[in-house]
Amino acid sequence: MHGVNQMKILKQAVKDEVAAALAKAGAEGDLGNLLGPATVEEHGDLAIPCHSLAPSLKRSPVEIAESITSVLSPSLSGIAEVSAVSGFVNIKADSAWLAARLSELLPDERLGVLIENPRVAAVDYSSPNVAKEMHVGHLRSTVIGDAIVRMMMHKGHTVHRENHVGDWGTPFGMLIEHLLDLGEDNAADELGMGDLDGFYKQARAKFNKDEMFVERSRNRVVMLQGGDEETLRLWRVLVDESMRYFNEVYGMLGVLLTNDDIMGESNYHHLLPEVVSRLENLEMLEDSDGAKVVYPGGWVNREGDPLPLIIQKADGGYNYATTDLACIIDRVERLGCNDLLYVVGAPQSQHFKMVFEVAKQAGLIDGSHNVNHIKFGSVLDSDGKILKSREGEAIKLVDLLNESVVRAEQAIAQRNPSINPKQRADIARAIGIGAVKYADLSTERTKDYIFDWDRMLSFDGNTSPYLQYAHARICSIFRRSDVSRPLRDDIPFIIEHAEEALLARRLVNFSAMVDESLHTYSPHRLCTYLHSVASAFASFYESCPVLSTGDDEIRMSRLALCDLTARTLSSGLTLLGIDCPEQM
RNA sequence: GGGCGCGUAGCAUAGCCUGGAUAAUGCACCGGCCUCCUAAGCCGGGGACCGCGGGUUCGAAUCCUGCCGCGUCCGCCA
Repeated sequence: MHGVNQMKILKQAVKDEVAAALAKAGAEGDLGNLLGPATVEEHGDLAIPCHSLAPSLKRSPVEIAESITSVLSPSLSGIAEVSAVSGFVNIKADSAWLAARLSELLPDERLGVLIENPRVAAVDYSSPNVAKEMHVGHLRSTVIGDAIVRMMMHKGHTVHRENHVGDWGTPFGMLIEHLLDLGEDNAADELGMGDLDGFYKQARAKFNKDEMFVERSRNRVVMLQGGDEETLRLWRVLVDESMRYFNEVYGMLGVLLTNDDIMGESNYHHLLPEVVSRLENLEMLEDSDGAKVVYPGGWVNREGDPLPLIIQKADGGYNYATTDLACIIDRVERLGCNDLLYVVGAPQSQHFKMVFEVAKQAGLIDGSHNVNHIKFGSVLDSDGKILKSREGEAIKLVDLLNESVVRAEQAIAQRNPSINPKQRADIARAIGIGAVKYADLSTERTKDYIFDWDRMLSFDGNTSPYLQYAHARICSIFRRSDVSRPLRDDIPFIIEHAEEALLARRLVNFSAMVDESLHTYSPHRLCTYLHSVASAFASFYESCPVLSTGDDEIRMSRLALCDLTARTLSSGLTLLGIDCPEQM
């Protein structure tokens, strides 16, 4: 399978010999990418297609492949088997080499994953709005962002989690006035109980029909921005109660975000005039009906006129582009970030492109900074529409998570009735939450994906329950064995059966797949890989008895394979932010 | 109108960056496998003109280009 079996370590191990064999065959020029993953797994792990060499060597691809094979085959003895098939040289790792790699992984807590040159990164994700409900849109940002953070940290980077909470702006006049109308204690109770939607809607409803209320709201915004102490205190009540609720959701989801990671819009308030003055000094600002704007160039509106980024409105207020630029200043100059990552929905693509362009033009960032909008698609229902509740409203994230846990619990009760209620609840949480997160992480993030309970909670296919089940089965084997984990470091691997070999070649790829998943900011690649491991394990499990094998050495070798498989699955799931119970 | 993205079996998705052999996986469908470590599983089978047309190439799902369809964004909301 292309993608999960790239065998980068094998490539590393054979590349010099391959280059020598190619040279001996007379091939010249840039041959660096000729050696690649085999596309047909039965043929081998790596392949050299020889067709492009035919013109210069004036021989047929079949002949070339055969002559390369005759040179390569002896020189790769003990590493891989080499064969020529219809113009391809196929290279297949042999059992001894695989066994040697597994022996290296067995004592390695990191399973081959290396520490990289450390970078400093800010990952901007989750970003709910104060006094507004969290919905499925926040789910993707939170879950994908968290997985990327975990992978980066595991690779040794310094990561600033930046929860860019919407805690500032004109709606807060209205929200504070509504807070006063309700009475502080009542309002705090309501917010604290998680009824954020109700609170916001009541405020919005009054704002839409009550002129006095509109007037009060406007005045309140002015007081808020002017730093009036009592207003700020009330504002803080809204923020604190909302955050208390958000933290509950984060706890439920099992993400890393805490109060320490909150960097709401209000935190950048002091930098907004700074943004304006810097752009002004660079003479980048232009006047547009009294507003200060910058034209990054390259974008036009409906009429074909250049599209500006609005930095300061005619009334003196600031826009979100200004805050985003202020963030860049803060993250680059205060935090010293090399990586600025924004896990935000794809619809904001143009906005970020424009902001990044302006930041570059203003010298806020340069070529040394990796600035990346990690965009993601929408969550759709089975009709291909944006997922909404029956009433046509955004679905509350908590409701969705609760339903998933309930569904998981029902499935467990049905299939494993003997398990005690406390354990069942814990396992249900791991499975239910894991299923939602995995469903989100396992599809290519830039595409929309269709939300489907039955599929994500299925124990078949590319789902977290399937991976968790494979892990639980292995734990069960160890419970029945007289061997305790961690295992001895020096257990020899015996790779004889095809199922053992397939599992081995998957396990050996773990670190390369983690790297690839991170470097493309694509958690789904790690998911696809983990599924291939679990699937290879399931085949192994069927055809290679572990505990009931007569031969002690084979038994230990298979236990070690089980151990590596379990550790690979649990490490991989941990990197994705998903729990991995020992029983199901 | 312009920008960006998407289009792969009945359904849902990988593969596209970095071109290679018979396009992979799961669901659904058909047929097998539990006196044996969790059958929540495994093995086998049928099912795809990779949206359509050009181009580049020895070779295109993959790169380029035109078209069609869908989504999304396009100046004072974030």
